[in-house]
Amino acid sequence: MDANRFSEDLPVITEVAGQYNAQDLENEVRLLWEKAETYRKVRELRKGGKKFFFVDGPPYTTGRIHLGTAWNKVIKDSVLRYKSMNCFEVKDRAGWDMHGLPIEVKVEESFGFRNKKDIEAYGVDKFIQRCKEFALRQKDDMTVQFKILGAWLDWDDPYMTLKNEYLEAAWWTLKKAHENNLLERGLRVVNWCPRCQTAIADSEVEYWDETDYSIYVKFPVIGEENTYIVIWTTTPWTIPANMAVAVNPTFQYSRVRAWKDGEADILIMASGLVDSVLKIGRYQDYELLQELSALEMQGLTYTHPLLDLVPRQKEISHGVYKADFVTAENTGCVHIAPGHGLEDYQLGLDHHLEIFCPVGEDGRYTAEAGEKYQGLYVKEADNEVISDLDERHKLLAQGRLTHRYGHCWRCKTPIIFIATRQWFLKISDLRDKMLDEVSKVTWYPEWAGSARFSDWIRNARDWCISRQRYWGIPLPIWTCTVCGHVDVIGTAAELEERSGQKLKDLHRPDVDLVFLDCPCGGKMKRSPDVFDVWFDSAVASWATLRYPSHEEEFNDWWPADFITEGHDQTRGWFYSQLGASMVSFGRAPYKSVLMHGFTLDDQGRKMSKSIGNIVQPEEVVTKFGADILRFYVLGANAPWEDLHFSWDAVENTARMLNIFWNAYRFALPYMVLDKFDSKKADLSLYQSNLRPEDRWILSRVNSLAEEVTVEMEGYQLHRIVRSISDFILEDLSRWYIQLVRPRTWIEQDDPDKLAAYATIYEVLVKLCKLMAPFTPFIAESIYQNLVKGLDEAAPQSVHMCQWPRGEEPLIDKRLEASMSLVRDVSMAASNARQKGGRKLRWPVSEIVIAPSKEAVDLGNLENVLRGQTNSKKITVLLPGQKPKMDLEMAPVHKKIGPVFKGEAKSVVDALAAAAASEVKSQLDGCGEAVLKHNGMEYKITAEMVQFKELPPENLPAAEFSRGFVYVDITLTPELEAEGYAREIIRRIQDMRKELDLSLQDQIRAMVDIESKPILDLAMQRKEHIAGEVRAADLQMGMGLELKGLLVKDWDIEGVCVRIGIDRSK
RNA sequence: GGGCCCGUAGCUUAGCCAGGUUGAGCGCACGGCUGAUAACCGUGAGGUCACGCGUUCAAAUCGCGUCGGGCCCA
Repeated sequence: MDANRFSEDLPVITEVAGQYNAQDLENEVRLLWEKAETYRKVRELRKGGKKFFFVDGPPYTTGRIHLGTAWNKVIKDSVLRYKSMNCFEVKDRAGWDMHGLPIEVKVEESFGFRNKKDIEAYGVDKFIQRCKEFALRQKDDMTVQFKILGAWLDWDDPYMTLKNEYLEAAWWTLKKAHENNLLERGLRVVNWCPRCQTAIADSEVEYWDETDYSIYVKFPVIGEENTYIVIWTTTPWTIPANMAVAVNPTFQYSRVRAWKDGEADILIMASGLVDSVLKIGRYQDYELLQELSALEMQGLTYTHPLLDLVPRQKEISHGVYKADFVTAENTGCVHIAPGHGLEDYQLGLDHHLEIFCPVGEDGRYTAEAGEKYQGLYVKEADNEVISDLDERHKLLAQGRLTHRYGHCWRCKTPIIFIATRQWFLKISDLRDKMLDEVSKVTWYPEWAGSARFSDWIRNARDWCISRQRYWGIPLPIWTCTVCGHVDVIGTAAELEERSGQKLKDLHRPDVDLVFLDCPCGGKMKRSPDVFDVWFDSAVASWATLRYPSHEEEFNDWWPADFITEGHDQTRGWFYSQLGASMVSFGRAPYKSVLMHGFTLDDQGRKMSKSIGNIVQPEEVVTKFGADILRFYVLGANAPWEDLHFSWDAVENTARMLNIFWNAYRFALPYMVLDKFDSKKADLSLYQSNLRPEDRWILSRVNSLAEEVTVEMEGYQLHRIVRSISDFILEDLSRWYIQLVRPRTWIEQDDPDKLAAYATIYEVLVKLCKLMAPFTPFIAESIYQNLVKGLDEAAPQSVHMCQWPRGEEPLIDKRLEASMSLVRDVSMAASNARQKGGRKLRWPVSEIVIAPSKEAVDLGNLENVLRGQTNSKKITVLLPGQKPKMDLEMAPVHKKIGPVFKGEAKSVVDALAAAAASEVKSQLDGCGEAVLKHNGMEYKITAEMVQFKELPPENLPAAEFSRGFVYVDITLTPELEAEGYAREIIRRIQDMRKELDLSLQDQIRAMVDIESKPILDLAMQRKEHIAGEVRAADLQMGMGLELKGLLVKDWDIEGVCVRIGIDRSK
């Protein structure tokens, strides 16, 4: 980096080559960080500082990060870098979620397995080994991808859910739940995947349309001949498990006699649905026998329609119950099978019905379903059940129906509901306490907690934590085979102590072979289940601290200061962590949560393979660079809103950072020439040489620091990006650099120039510190050159610097306001120039500022304004004053006609000939004016003439925020001379550039001007031209014979000017 | 069907919590600048602030409803 450094006493900064090339720059910085072990040193530097405990929500090890995970890590990294610069010791272990069905299914697929039997046959130990290898490999792949983004987390020592220490954290937590009486084994209806043969979480159910049967069934009412309650269902296979019928307490029901083909049935159903049901059942006619209230309905009992096939049904009495969930659809009577439905189950519990579930874990009927059905797979039993009902004249109608049906999200098998014995955490007991805890957490945005999350918790159900699978944390629950006593083991050590067996790996199947002694003398066997994978990450906040084995760390750090994840984690990680923490510690495991959005495509649609609109983060990095991706995702919108990814917007971000780069690059060549060193960089030496614009940009950068700090404290990341971008574009690039440019051309060590350098230096250094958390690469690169280049003793990395707060004494809001006024006026002036057709290169004699109401105070920025508007004089009028206007006068015929009659025409002519200003002053004076025309005199009054004020031709105007700006574009020979001189200078500079001359190269130049008057004008400024273009020798004339390295013809204001230049020896 | 969020120029968005003339960038058209130059600046065209109703002297902003999108749930 410092190859061409000057070998003077003090080190100086280096010129950087060419354009902003993010790829090269980032590669260099990555290399630097690696070689210098920067990450480790930064973290070490803050040891002992105030603690900031961040917990990484562990991504699932899918092998590929996507835009959403990239955004997520960029937010995390930015926050951590910011906190670190603010001297916090941050806890930043990366995390990986590595267990669970997704990986099992992938491994199963790779071997072509179809069900659990295949796994058992292959060997559970080997299968688990494959899953582990798979997860570890995916983790490594993803780590590389995250590192490219510049995410500084602890990648060398991440927490992994498959490690023994992590398994122990889950075990310990369950033990706490057990101690707190919150662990329960119970029969519950769960979503069940018959292929994976496990319970699956609600969140693991994927819905799409499926065509099923739609059948109407007649349940025979006891004690009434040929009378039936009519129910409807889309799952005929659940009929064998029917235990009851539900009716809505607010509905009216009807008993009707209905005829079909000469035979009559008596049917009972909701009154409003009789017509449609009978039509579907192809009944030809009916009569109403009786209206029944819901209460009367509840008096009915019925026999099961397949009594002869399902023997158990003979022992069960079937009744009618009220339930609010019954809707006025189909028949208004709902088939209840407590073993096969959530609401059914609840209703069954309420009325002490048996939870009858004659379906096994493999989705096949058990012996309880009767001989006929035993062994039949339920989704294939629908036909059988229907024809059995039909044979028994219990089928009223059958049809097909397309509706949303749930599927296992991994293997896509349609799920079924069955009642199984599972382990539960009694979360519903904790609802109120959870709500209380949620209100203590600081949420960004506020409604993420108060509305969204609280709402979710109010509906919290008990958490089914057991899964009948392999690749997961084994449930540490041992049950006595003799007395049923239950013990929960909290650690590996405890297990060893109790069993005498030491396990190298706590996963299945080894742990399955550990038996404990029960106090009753019996053998205790482990429950064969593993944890729901959501439970894994739920314990992350203490597992990441290696609790329970490292208690001290836990005491020092827990609970987390900050977590951030997408809004889907409301029901996910925000919730699971809270649940696990409540059962074990009785409080929330985090103090503040930033909820961020999802990444959608530019039309706001989900990114999906089928639409083909997926954008990979690495694609953006390759095309633009990590800093650009980072700055884009941080600034695209508010963090909690969904990000509509737009390539255009990314390109825009790239342009902005390119301008930043150019701004940085701008002063370097001059500084290098002038051997800018640490002494010259010391701003305090130039206090008396600072120009107002220097003080202004210093004030601005300090205001910016203050803004960014305030916004960062509230995680208003998008506003930070906006503030920084605005500063770079508006203040630094478009304004300050334009102002400072002439000063960099001053030769020798002029304090005015050095003050400008020191100012730019100060601003850039502060700015790159402010950007370091967000665009860490470019910030580091600039820092290395500007700061490390001058001062070996400076911190090794920008990320080791202290966060720059706005320095109060340097902030001058009045100056900032004045400058913004000057910019405003300057913009209006260039607008007016454009109207008057006067290019900026041509000086103007005067600019007049005419405020409408409030007086305008330029402070001490008049020079700035004069320079930027290229004018000789600035005049500020009092409010309401205007420069002298051209008056235009128009006759009011309606008033002149009646008074002057036949002479009216002459009066109008007289007006046209008169000077408007003269007429006006007469009217203003005495209310009358005398017009003399063709020897006649006319006396007119004010109402006979209308005046309009117009800016004179040479004084075009434009509006600015507080009034009007006028530009006097009248040319004088002096102004013209200057204009032509600048035209010529510009051309010669252009040619120097074309020859790729360096700044200090001297030239010889010849200028041949074909017009004598213009040549004369230019000659007046010959010395000036020569100086500006560094010409040791300048010839100007007519008919010169041009020679040199480069000769060009130019057209300046329609005049041919030929220029030849040559390098001077 | 329910909860939460979002809907502002052709595109991406700021402003909304705390009501007072909708502000930018991209793109388009025209002009300008020129030793940061494969950059930059100005001007112009382009808006029923999704729609409807209400509160208010005043609504993009507050309330209610409708439509569309997202996440979550049923």
